[in-house]
Amino acid sequence: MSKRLFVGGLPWAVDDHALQDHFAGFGEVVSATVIRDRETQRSRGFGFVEFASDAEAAKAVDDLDGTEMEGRQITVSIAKSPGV
DNA sequence: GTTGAGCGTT
Repeated sequence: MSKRLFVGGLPWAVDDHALQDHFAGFGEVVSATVIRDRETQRSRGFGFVEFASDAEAAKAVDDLDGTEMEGRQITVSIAKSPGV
């Protein structure tokens, strides 16, 4: 099952909470993580969101991919490394 | 105090 989404193009200001909150309206977000630098801990501008079901994940991809978040266009797609 | 394609961390 592919429930994890790759989210790119995020503004620098976005954090885990903002990411989860943005996807929460499409289904149950199991986890939302913004990848940040190991040393400076600044946002790398992309992250991962895991939904409770693949249907919700697919819905979020269909509705949010190519749209804007906080004024910046974001990329939403099924992530690699499937959760199976 | 910056940057802008891609696929992390336990």
